[in-house]
Amino acid sequence: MYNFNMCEKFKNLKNTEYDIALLLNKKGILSANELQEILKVDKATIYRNLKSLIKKNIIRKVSAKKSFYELNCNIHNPIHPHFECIKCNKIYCLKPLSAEDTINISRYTNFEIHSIDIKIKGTCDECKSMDN
Amino acid sequence: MYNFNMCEKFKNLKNTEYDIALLLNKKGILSANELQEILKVDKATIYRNLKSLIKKNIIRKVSAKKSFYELNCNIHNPIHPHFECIKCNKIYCLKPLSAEDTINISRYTNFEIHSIDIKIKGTCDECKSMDN
DNA sequence: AACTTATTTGCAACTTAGTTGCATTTTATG
DNA sequence: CATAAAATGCAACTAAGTTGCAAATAAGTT
Repeated sequence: MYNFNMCEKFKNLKNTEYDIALLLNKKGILSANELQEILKVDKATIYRNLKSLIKKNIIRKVSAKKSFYELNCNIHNPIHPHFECIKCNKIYCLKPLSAEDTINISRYTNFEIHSIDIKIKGTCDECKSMDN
Repeated sequence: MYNFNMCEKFKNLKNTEYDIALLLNKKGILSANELQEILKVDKATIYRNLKSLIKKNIIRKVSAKKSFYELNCNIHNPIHPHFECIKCNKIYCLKPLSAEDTINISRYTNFEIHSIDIKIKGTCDECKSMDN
């Protein structure tokens, strides 16, 4: 996956922050609960560190049926749309938005843009094959 | 705004469902709390009816810092992206996605698509003018 | 109209995500 | 080593949303 060690931003992280970043790097996208189950620390610690990482611009939150978190790292992990399965609620990361599409979408507002979140909802192949 | 009466779907709605649809038609987009404050019914009633309206495909949920709900009615209110202000958390409805952009975005997945949610985050003019 | 059945509602209790205050532990610094 | 700063755990809390159940409304039948 992405080359975690190349990311300068992680150098100054400590303890839980670093563990979270490491896990998100390995797994791609996780919920606060999943992080807590793996790291076995208090949920307050998880949420405090998630908030801090978001503030430092190292991770971003993906709002779906529940919230997920993923790295916001570098060219190895640029902003990308997500697919949310309406059957199993699983989140799939899609390939990054092209420059053209990014520009096109950004034209829908004149406000100052900070980020563009695209979520495609539908049924994933796995769930579709289970239908009758 | 949209011509509410033209929408066949609303004919069979009753009580709270109808009130909610009417309000969303008038106000555009509202949270569950805002609906409850205006309609003065129990929140269980609000959520049950919101769920039912979503199932009937009459409204859709817009997930932001908190959830909002808007009509999913007809050609007068096609699917459109939203702008979420990261300062005041207000939601602005943007002009509908063009057919071209819809097709372009839909190409990012091969899964069966049900809907496309685009949320642009940033700072709205009102909040920007309050900055120093 | 009277009776029965189905639908809608309010209420209270609950779940789950996320937050906050505070005391304790851990880490950093002189 | 002593002290200050930062990170953690714990418990209590908030806010959104859900659920079971009993009471109230509405709809259907004779």
